Amino acid sequence: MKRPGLTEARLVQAAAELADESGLPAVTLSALARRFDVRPASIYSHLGGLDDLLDLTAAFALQELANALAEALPGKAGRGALFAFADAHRDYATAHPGRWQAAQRRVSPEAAARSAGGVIARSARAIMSGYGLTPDDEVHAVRLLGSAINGFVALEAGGGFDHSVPPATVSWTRVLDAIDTSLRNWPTADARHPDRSTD
Amino acid sequence: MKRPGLTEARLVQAAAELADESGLPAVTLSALARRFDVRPASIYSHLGGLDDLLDLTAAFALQELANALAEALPGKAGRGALFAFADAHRDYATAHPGRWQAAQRRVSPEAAARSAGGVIARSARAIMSGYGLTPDDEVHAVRLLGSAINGFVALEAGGGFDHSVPPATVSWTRVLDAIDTSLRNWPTADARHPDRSTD
DNA sequence: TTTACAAACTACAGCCTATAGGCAATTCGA
DNA sequence: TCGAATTGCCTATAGGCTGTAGTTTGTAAA
Repeated sequence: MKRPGLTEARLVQAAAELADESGLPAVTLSALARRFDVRPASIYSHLGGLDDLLDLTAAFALQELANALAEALPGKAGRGALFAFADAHRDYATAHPGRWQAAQRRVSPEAAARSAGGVIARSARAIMSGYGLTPDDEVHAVRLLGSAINGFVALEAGGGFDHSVPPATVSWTRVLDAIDTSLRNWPTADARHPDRSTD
Repeated sequence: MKRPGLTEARLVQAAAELADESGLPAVTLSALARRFDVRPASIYSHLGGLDDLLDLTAAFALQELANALAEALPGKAGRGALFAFADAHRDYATAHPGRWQAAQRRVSPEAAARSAGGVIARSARAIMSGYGLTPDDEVHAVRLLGSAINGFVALEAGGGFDHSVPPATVSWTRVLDAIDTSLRNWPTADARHPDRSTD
């Protein structure tokens, strides 16, 4: 009787593929066991359980995304870097919807620090440094960018843009342009709402 | 033997409360049955099943949010309306995290048209009309605002801002200010990247 | 009071996670 | 090289979930 040769890495890889093919909720230990032609209980020799698997899958996806950024960003700054950063995210979410969903998983602070999330955050911060903001404003700007990217991708994937024209891709560019504009004209804390006439 | 008196409305209300107390995944027909001291099968007399319950809960939450907007928006325009719209969303998500989660549920186009989602979208559109954009650009701007709000709220709820300073609330105001700025300086399609020096 | 509908019930099937304990394939030490 | 320890995968089982079928019982209308 042959051994199927389960390992944590192969299980996580298979979970990522399964998530992309059938959605994150389809990632179950039972489905994974079927894929390896093994009994569900066998998986517990390699993983702590379903939660553990999903944590590992999230970390795996974040690492892949960080790798994509490492390819896309070098040599770029300012608007070019902004677009490359955002496009890398959206492209990854489009190519790997299940992994993207997995990466949204809330994870413990320690796990977050260990994961590639920190690398990604630092990339975003580095992009902002090209816009001449104060350190505090860089944080806010990173959060603006992160919010817009995550929100846009989530709404697009959820079909939120399907019933209005134009298609989402057109808006994507315009949204990033708008963010670029706001970064170039960043409102300082003490000089907000330059025109109260529309309040 | 008394009848518990289940109705669709009471079940949806209870599901919303359960979601806020224990998270959306805790919303199960079994948990709901326990809450009404009834057998799980009894619920099928009033609902089509779990999917149906979650759809109804999403619609319920969207309606509550639309009501909050109807209270918050009248008499406001421009930056004031922008902040009121965004704050209503974030306040609702904070006060009712489970319902907010439920409202993120992907829903059929017909259900979306029937739900309060359309009302909310029209509110956003109306706010944009105060910024003097072209109709096309209004759509893009609505999508920017929606993405930023959804993304920020999701990241905040997921703890994404917990391990950097300053606290999320500070960034919230600055992010909205930045969006207001970009709406006042909206980049036209043919006059983008006015300063290529940072590309 | 009888009847009939509707709201609950019991019973069950199927899928999921997870634990306990057993057997066998591989690996390691002598 | 051979026996023993380890580890990978097994069976068995418990318990939670959704959903269906068929049955009883409350209640309101005839």
